[in-house]
Amino acid sequence: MSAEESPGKRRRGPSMADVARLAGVSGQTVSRVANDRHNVDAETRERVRAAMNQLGYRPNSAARALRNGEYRSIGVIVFELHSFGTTRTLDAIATAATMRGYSINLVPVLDVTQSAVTNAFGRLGEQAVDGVIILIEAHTLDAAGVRLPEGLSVVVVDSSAHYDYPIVDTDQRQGARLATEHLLDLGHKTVWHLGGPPTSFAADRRRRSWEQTLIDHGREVPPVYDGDWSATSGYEAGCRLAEDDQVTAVFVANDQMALGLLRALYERGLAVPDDVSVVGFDDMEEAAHFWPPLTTVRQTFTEVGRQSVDALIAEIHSGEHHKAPVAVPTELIIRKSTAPPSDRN
Amino acid sequence: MSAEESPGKRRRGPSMADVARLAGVSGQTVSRVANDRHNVDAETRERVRAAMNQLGYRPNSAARALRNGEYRSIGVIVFELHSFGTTRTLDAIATAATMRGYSINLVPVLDVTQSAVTNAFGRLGEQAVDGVIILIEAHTLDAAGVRLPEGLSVVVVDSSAHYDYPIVDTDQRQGARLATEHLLDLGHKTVWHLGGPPTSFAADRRRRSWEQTLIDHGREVPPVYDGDWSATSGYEAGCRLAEDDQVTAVFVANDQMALGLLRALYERGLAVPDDVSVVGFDDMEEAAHFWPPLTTVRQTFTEVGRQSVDALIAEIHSGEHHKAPVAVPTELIIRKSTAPPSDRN
DNA sequence: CGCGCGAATGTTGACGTAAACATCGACGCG
DNA sequence: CGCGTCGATGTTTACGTCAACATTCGCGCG
Repeated sequence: MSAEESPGKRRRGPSMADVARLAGVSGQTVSRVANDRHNVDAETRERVRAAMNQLGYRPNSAARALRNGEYRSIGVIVFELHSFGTTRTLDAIATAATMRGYSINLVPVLDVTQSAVTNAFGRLGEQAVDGVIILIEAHTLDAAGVRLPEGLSVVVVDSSAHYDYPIVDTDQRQGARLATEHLLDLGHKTVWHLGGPPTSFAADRRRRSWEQTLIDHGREVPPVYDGDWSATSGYEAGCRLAEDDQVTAVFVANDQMALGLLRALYERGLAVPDDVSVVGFDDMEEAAHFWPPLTTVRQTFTEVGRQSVDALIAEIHSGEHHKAPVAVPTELIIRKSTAPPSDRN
Repeated sequence: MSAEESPGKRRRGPSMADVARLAGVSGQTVSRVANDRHNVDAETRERVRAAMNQLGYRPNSAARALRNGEYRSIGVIVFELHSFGTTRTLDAIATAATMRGYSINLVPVLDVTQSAVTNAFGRLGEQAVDGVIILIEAHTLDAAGVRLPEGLSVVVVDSSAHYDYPIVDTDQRQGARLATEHLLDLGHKTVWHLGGPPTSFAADRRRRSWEQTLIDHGREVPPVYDGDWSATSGYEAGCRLAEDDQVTAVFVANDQMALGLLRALYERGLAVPDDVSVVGFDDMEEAAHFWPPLTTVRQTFTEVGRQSVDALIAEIHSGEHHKAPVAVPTELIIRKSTAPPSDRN
């Protein structure tokens, strides 16, 4: 730090008053220039701009927020950034919010204990945000019995109608049907399912839609194997699945578990897709490079992010939420991990 | 929204004054209770607490920030959350910051054009943050010629001594040496390298350390293949690598590219590790489930996040930065993708 | 008994901004 | 020429919090 700086205490930046003094105008005029009001003389405006640059003036957002009663900031509650979907959605939300002139306040829930969740929401109440997007699997909230601070707009990204907040999410139902029907169309008698954790509404939706699709087509519904989204859990479930030589087609609830499944099958000497066809969900970048490249259901996270931000901002401004859930459609990406069944044994 | 609420305009939350009135004390006493000062009578404290709960009082962080001249908030500049490392580091930073009582303001750079970067930093100036952690590959900054707002504390997470800010990062040098020596120890004559993009200092460090290690052991330094961290770029480089039957061992600059490489080798009928040994970098969860499970260099992102937050907070409070870069050590995780060379052809 | 000290509580003001209102001068029109 | 209007600018004030200073009261001690 340079010598001119008084040590220890950081000096505050220049305020409107400083700029006003230098430009020889009143503070209010500076405010008008900063906010691009039209009723300022062109010459005056220039003078003020020059003074701002010279001093390196930056509006103080705390003062502005205090004055306006609005932070132009959105809180995003996440549990952890380990899952591909959460990460991607967060990215999309951040982008959308930025374009709409809002900044993002990331609020991590440190662990799933009730106190940690309650704690995160408590912090949120003190946070400078106008609204909140919740990216946590909703059952977790349920379990914690959290009450959100009142008077705060909320949007939940999950496939549950349980909450009294607007919901935005991928159309899990349609995606799961797409995957299941693809396998049936290839000629498989039925389709096994490796599902996500029971705490997740998204996982629940995918499972139910898979089941319904089988029923609609008059097929048998095999027992479900459960994972927790991780490749490791997929591997473990895969080891059990591989023992059953009835299995010719599996719909996996996400790509990471599908990877684990592929490994399990491979280790058992089962070929994909010759012995078993596999479909994932998400279409993470890596999926195209799994061995074999994975057929999967692509989610458009960008759209989910955009829609949640839009819904939240609308709610912030109107003060009331439109309840109709938004479902963003998916797309089936067919690669090499699916093929018609061939006799095995 | 319930009927009692006046429509359209959202009411502000209760303030200290409201609590004070209800509890029959002065605002200052409420402030003392809110901040856990000791000099408040136990009975009074209880009365104030009760009033707070009844009204659902939340301190207004904007007013607090304005008053105290401190936001207790950290800005994190990210380019995109596509790379595993960035995501993980962000997660760790968020966790560390939360534990230290700071909140996280996520500032995405929408694209790599100069204007977008400059723009992001401009926004940052108006953001309510005490300091900034930069998670962008530093060359990108370079190219944009960005000047950070003055009087803002900054920590850069990257392996460059170029900038005049404190640096925290994984010890790339040590990690790359670990990987390279592991392959040499197995008996490989030399080690090929599939590097990251030239814009990344981290990639640069890994490449140089790999090269130096080979030189130290008196080995030949083969030409470098470059990727951009993505599995796809790893696949493309892999296709070219596979043509050269001299190649028996490859050190890849990250796991995602390694996945692409594995696929390329597999498609060409080359077995890993029998024909070619592969080592990655990062140790993403999935790496253990690649086929074969990937030997890789594990980064402790948690530590990187913690250290950057600590460094930043220290800088915020002292007003001056200690320049000594922090290098967080790595660990070699040996799995199935590496083995001694066997004659091929 | 009175003095002083410290603990509990109250009062005032300032942080930086911007809405609301006030002022001032130029200009058009009857 | 006087009045009204409108555009440019200045003045006041409040947003919610908390440090600093003021006040009050009880208690110990000489």
